[in-house]
Amino acid sequence: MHSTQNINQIITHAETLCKSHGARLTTKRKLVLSSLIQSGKALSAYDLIDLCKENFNENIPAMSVYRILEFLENEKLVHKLKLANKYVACSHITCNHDHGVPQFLICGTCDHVKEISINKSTISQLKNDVEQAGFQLINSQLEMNCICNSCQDKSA
Amino acid sequence: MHSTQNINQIITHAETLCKSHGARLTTKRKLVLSSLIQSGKALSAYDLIDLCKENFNENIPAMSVYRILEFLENEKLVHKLKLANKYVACSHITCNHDHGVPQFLICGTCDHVKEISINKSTISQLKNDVEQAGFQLINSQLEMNCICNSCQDKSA
DNA sequence: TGTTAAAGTGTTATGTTATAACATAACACT
DNA sequence: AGTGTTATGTTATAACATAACACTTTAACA
Repeated sequence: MHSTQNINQIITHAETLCKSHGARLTTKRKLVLSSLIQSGKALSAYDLIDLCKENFNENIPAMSVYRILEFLENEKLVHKLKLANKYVACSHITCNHDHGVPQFLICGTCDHVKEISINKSTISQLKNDVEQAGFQLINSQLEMNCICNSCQDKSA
Repeated sequence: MHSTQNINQIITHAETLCKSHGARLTTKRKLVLSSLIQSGKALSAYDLIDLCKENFNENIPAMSVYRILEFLENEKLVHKLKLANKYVACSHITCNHDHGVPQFLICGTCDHVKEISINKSTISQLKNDVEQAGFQLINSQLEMNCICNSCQDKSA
């Protein structure tokens, strides 16, 4: 997915982003973020505990992992997938521009996640339908249960 | 939401539907379904345990409620909302025609759920974007976090 | 009508995800 | 050093969900 080299670069970049507005990307936060990036997929908080132990021999209690994930989410470095109760690294960490609300395709077989941008027009159509029904969208992040082509090929 | 009269009619109808292909809508299943319909909103399995106790003085263990909800889902009488880990009665129980995949608007404040149909064209656009990304939609059920107008008015 | 296989339910244990509440450590600034 | 703030540790518990196995009811039919 990413080489160690690449990950270090991404982490450095993330650190700069945090610093730019006074947030601190501490050691533990780095470990969690690194593990998540390295895995290249959606992981639960408890998966991350195991990975940090495996990769870095660090025991991070569940409570801390949840707090760290919340921090990283606020920093827009990770996204929480409510459909799967899992977390993924933002696929645009290294870009500097602002992003719209992301849409996620979650492979139910291998947990790989693809972050895509859907046509603004499609989204605004959706929003329209929602408002017709007397609701307001809080969050236009869509999460869709999918199967990726690679898993589909394997099972065929 | 529904009068007792209406609920009884709906239950009777549901029972007929089940019978038509050899499934049984047992007493406990009726109690769970009634409670869900009566509430008019999305409830967790554990909410339903409480409601069945309250409404009918019946103690239904968690395990049974989950089994019953699974049965009702297979019968297309209820839908599972993965975003909220809750369940809602299908809003079309009494129709006899087949329905497409439903889309849900979930009010994050009061848990009311609206089941809407989104333009087929919007959905097929979505599907298209997904396939472009190398994924296949397993399930085009969308669940969207919203706030309903009534809650929004209250907070204003 | 009695036997039986399947379906439904009960029961207990356990797994998984998430948060509350409170204590301590580390850091940053004076 | 003193103080405020942020991060982390620790323990307990809430909330959601399933596994495994036993017992009971139902309907089906010899």
